[in-house]
Amino acid sequence: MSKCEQCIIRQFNSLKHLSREELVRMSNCKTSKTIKKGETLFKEGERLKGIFCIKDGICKVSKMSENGRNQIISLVTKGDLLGERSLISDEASNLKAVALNEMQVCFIPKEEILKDLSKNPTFSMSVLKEMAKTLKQADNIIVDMAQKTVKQRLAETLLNLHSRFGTSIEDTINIHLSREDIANIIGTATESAIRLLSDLKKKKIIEFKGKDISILNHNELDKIAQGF
Amino acid sequence: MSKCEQCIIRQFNSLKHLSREELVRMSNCKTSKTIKKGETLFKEGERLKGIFCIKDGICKVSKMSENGRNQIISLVTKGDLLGERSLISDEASNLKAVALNEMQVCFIPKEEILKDLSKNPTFSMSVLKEMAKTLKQADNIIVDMAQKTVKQRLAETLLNLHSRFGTSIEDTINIHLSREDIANIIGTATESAIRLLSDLKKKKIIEFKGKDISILNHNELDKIAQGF
DNA sequence: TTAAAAATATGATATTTATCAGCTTTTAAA
DNA sequence: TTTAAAAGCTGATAAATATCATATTTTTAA
Repeated sequence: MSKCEQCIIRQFNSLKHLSREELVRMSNCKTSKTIKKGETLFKEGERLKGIFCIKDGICKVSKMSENGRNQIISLVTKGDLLGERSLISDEASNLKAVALNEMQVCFIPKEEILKDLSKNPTFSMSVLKEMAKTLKQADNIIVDMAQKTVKQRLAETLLNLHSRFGTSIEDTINIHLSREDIANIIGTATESAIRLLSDLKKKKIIEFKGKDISILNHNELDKIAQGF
Repeated sequence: MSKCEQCIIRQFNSLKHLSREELVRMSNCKTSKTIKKGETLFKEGERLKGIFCIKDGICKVSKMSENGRNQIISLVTKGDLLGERSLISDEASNLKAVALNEMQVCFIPKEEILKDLSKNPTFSMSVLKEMAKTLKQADNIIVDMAQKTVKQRLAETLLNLHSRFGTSIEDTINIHLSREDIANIIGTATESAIRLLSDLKKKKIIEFKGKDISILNHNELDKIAQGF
């Protein structure tokens, strides 16, 4: 099993602030897992016994609304930590996480992380910073959901996906989301998402074949996102 | 000037985890302010030099959307801390805070709080917990905004306002929000909020005279919030 | 390989919500 | 106190979005 001290992934998240000593201890209690596409990392209401450090792959983090619709809150990917919140608040998870492709993750037991949080102020400050950042993003999402049209949100989502998962080759978005997933990100009916995607295609702003989407006209997409 | 060691307000937030010593130090550098109704505590883009501890009064925390509409993200009241996030992330505030009535607040300089955060793990853990809680609420708001109808959101908002600001007398909601404020909480046009409030009044589910709103039929309102 | 299931697509229609206009009531300022 | 401004209200209409129906394509599993 790989060792945390030697793992480069930790450079991308708060774990980079742990000492060599702390990392060695973590290595001894962590477990590595492969999670297949479509598998669930954890469900809503589940009590997590630790946190995940994502070494590879992408998962969608979502929540059911009272209306019985699924809302995707975020996409979590290589380098991210997942599950810190439930651990910190010591409550069952309010979210569900499902792999979008094959994932490599490490699972670090709760006690280990809590120990480090209380002993290492640099680490806890880093986690605080990450949470402050997430909270800021959440504010932005709330405003978008409340005030923007579905068309604006779709355009914005495509731009976001491109900046996170875009490849330089042909401006392709390197993540395979179903139309339903896209609809669940922007908060609309699947049919509406499909229709709007087709519109953008007709107007030569995007191009797609199945789940491979690429952006042809960034400028125009940006204008749409801003409401023009 | 009042002393933090003797202030009961701190029992309601993370400051309760500070030692007597830390509180005395805080007392010496904090300032107390009265903020009048309608005045701004801080604006979007402003760099905060500390955090606010709310002793009395209520303020609305909001954010402008790219569409030029204002979205109220939260209502902050007696006992709450305000501004920790900008302090932690060391960025300009992404939010604006405006007093809804006369407020009594203490302002604690940034350096003081940061010192306590790095020295007192119980305090920083408590701040972490609060942020995890806020993040969970943010998730709920996102799902509501994305998936619920305006009618549902209004019903839910009225129930929330009642549980936070409700009085036992006649089930009155003890906070004076303009129709525009209500619209900006639920994310809709002011006219739509007014229309839906009138509908609820006609159906004897709520009653109001100006800004004094009371709930006549909790059950029914709850059903509406859930989409029936 | 083929049949069934799931995902994608599109049209027709209903529902929700925003916008605009004009009116009345309330609030605040001279 | 008077009067201008702001807030609240309502109707008419337009625009956005959801829903339902159905067809086609793609994927999956036997």
